[in-house]
Amino acid sequence: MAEFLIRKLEHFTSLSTEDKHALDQASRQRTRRIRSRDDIVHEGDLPQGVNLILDGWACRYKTLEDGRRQIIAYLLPGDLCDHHVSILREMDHSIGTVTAVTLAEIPTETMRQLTAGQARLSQALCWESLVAAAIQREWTVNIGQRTAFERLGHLLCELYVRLRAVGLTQGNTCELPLTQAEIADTIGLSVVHVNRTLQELRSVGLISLRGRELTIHRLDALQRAVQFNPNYLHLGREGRHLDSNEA
Amino acid sequence: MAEFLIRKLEHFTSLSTEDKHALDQASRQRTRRIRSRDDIVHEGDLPQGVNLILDGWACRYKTLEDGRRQIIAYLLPGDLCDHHVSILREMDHSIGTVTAVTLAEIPTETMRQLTAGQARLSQALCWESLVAAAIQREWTVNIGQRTAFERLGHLLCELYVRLRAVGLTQGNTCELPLTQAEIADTIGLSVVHVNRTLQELRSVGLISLRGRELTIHRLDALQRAVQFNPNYLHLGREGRHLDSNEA
DNA sequence: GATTGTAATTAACTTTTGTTATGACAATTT
DNA sequence: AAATTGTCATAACAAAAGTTAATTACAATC
Repeated sequence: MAEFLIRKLEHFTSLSTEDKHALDQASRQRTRRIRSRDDIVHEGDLPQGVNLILDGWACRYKTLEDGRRQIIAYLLPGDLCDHHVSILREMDHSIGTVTAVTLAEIPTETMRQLTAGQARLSQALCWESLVAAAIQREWTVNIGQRTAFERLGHLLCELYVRLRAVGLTQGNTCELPLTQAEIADTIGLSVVHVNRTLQELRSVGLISLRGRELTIHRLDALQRAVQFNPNYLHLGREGRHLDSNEA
Repeated sequence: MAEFLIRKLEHFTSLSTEDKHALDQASRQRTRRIRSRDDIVHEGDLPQGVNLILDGWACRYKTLEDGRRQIIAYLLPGDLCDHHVSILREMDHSIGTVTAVTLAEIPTETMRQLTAGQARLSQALCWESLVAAAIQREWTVNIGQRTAFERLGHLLCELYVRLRAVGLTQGNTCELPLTQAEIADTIGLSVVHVNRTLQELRSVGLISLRGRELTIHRLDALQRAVQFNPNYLHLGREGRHLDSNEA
C-alpha cells in the first residue's frame, strides 16, 4: 500500500525491511476513497491525524471571499499531508481532490509509534516534510519572479520529476489530470493566458499535452528554458531513472 | 536574550519557568553579530544547527541565474530558522540580513535536549515551524491571486501583526526597514509599481510610511481592504494587544 | 446517434504592470 | 565642502496579462 511513499523516502535513505513493513501496516489501518473534485479537509476544520495519498492527485488550496482561488500545493501518490498539523487549532486552508483519490488515514498515535522507534524512519519522514516546505518556497519564487512561459514550464518539470521519483512516469510521459483552469489557479495566471502559454510550449517543441497525457520531449532543454533546478526537491543525484517503462 | 521567542511562543501555550530558562540559556551559548545587507547562510552551504534571530531583520531569498531575486520569507526577532534543516544535504536558498542582526547559534545537540525533555516546549517549537509553513502558503496566495494594492497591504498587515506579537510595535506604528526594491522582490512587482502602489495606500489614508517608520492608521480598515485574515498566523485570539506603548 | 455539459481555443480589446529615463533629496564617503 | 551613491518619486511609453465573448472540440450520458 505504501509503495509510493517508500519509493520516495528511499531517495533520501535506505529503509530496513521492518521500517517498510511498519509503513505498510500503518497505511492499511484505515483507507478511504474520495471521488474526483471533492473536499478531503475544509478550512476551519479541526486538524486530524495524518493522511497519506495512496493513489490519485489532490491539492491544497485557499479561496478568497470573492471566489478567487489559489492552489498552494499538489499532493501526489506517496505524499503525506499534515504531519504535525494536529498541534494547530484549525486548518487555515482546504484540501481537495483533483482526481479520485485513495488515502490512508494514519492515526496520530500510529504516527508517534512509527517515529518513536526507528531513528532512520523518523529522519526520513522529517526529510519528507522539509522537502514539502522547500517546494512551497520554490512556488513563491516561481509565481513571484518568472514569466508566464517559465512558470508553466517550471510547474510541468516539477510535477514530472516528482512523479518520476515515485515511478509514475513512462519514459518522458506522465499523466497530467489538471484542467487549464486549475493550472491557472496554480501559477497565478488567467485561463486564457495559460492556454496561450501552453500553445507556446507546444509550438517550440518542448512538450505535447493531449487529453490528460503530458510528454516532455527533451527534459534537459525544458529545464534550461525555464531555469528549473531540481535541487530543491532534495532527491539526491538526478539522472537516476526510476521510470517503469524506459527504452 | 530569548525574550522575543518566548513572547511569541506564549501566544501558543504558557511555558514554565524552566522552559523559559532553558530557552534563554540556549540562546546565550553563542551569539553572533552580522552587519546590514550581508549573508548569514548561502545557497549550497551545508546546513548547520539552528539560528535564532535575537535582534534585527533578515530574509530568506533565492536568486535566479539572470539576477532576478525573490525574497521568500522575513525573519524577525524571535524567529527560528531551520529547525531540522541539518537533515538536508545542502541549503536550497540563502539567508541574508536586512538590518544589522544579532543571532544566537543553537547547536543541534542543545536543540535536541530542549525538545527531548519538556513536551510543552517541544510542542511550542513545532507550532513555531508550522506557523512558518503557513506563512509561506499565504505568500503563495498573496502573490498568485491578489492585486498589487492588496499584495502590498497584505504584506504590511502581516509584518505589523507579527511584530506586534513580539511586542515590537508602538501603538499603530512599527519599524519597516525595507527599501522599495526589497518590497518589490518580496511581492513580485517592479520597484516603480511598488512606488505607485505605496502612493495609493497613502492617498486613501490607510498608511503613512516615512523613513523607516510605518503607521497603519486603521488596521481593521486595511485588513478589510486587502482581505487580510490573520488566522494563518495561529496567534490565538486577535485583538489581544501586546504593544509596548499603547494609549 | 443525439444531446448535453465541460474544457479548450481563439479573437478583440482593456487594464495592469514593466521599462527606461530623469530629477530631487539625503546619507556617506572622499 | 564636494562628490558619490542609494533611495524615492514621476513621466512616457512598451509589453504582458486580464477580460469578455464567441466558437470549437471533446467526452459523458441518455
